[in-house]
Amino acid sequence: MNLENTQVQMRKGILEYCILHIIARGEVYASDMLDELTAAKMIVVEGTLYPLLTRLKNAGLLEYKWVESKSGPPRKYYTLTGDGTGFLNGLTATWNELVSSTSLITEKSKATI
Amino acid sequence: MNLENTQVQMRKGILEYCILHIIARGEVYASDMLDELTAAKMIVVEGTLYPLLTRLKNAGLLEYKWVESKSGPPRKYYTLTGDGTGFLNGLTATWNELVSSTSLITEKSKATI
DNA sequence: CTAAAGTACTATGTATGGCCAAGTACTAAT
DNA sequence: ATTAGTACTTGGCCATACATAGTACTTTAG
Repeated sequence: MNLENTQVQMRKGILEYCILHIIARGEVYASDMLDELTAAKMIVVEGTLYPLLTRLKNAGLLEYKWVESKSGPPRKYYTLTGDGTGFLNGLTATWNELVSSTSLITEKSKATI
Repeated sequence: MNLENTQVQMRKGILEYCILHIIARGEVYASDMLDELTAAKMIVVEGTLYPLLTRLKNAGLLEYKWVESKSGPPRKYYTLTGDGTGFLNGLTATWNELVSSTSLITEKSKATI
């Protein structure tokens, strides 16, 4: 039980939510997402992102098309499916509730201390 | 990959953070925490809370003392150790970063859509 | 005085997802 | 042809939330 480990646990599920959001904005491929996540200081490594995209695709939330690149191998450009949009809405509600519940508890701490 | 499952994943680690916060406010025992979490709409069941408390205690973040009860068996009243306070500070920083990173991504979505 | 109900805590097993690490495949430059 | 770089894949590890069943003690009911 070290801090690092709990930090990892905290990210579970949240990453999925962020990635769906990014894809909802328009067609992107993996490196685009990595750049975006890094810019927001949410560090993600390849070995985390790619399996996640595959899971989401297999679940029918995403679809992709191959697009040739001028500098390297072809890329998978992802878009949300109808199911994906619905799922994202559900996650948004959950996330907002979670944040509000947490701040309810932590803010109360501030007031009491 | 259903919504419910992702909701569970989202809570991972956050629960630990909330519980440390509650204990930081003063001596409490398990049922107090359950009431508090339920009031904040963060539903937790016994089977989740008790093992978590045991983990935190074994990690040296919590300590407890037995207190006799007028209505039932004695209770474990928990308090934070010095390590626990440090850990909570670390988690607070992580959580705030995570929330800010996430809103950075989701707010951007709103602006673009 | 025994039996039932209630409260507080314990123990075990399962499933999921983030991460690490190594690996594949294709393109472009030297 | 060989090297470097980009894009994606795969298998295994570990920690945690949860379900479920069980232990121990106290109070109340018959």
